[in-house]
Amino acid sequence: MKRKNPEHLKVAKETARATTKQYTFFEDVYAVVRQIPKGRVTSYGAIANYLGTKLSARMVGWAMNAAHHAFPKVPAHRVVNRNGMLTGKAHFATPDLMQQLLSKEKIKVENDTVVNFDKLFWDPAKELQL
DNA sequence: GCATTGACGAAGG
DNA sequence: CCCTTCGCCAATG
Repeated sequence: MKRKNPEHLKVAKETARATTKQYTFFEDVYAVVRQIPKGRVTSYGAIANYLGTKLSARMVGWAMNAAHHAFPKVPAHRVVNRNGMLTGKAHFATPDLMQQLLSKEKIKVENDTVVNFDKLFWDPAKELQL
């Protein structure tokens, strides 16, 4: 991925898309992720399901990719795959950052997987009850 | 404009 | 039970 242009330009580009209502998907994902309670986690599929596109969990991941330069900060570290595995950790500033952030929220991580994932799991479709 | 690629997930072998 | 394939859809080459 060649970042020939400043990242903020890319941000503006994607923000423009969302603003023009062409793609609200990204913003929706951010909105949901930002509502994840501290110390809880959710999965890409759960978010996708909440947004009504449960068959497109991959897009959630893609949105997260763009979430890096989103504002306010998106707690992407609280989003893992359905196994509770920190598959996205490689996309953070440092591979350890994701686990570090989770640890600060009392979330135990062993072997790149969230411990007690079932208990910590936060399903927006249920918890948010929309 | 077609082919490839995902921070996923479910299904099939 | 491990591994492969397929679907999903936007982005990128």
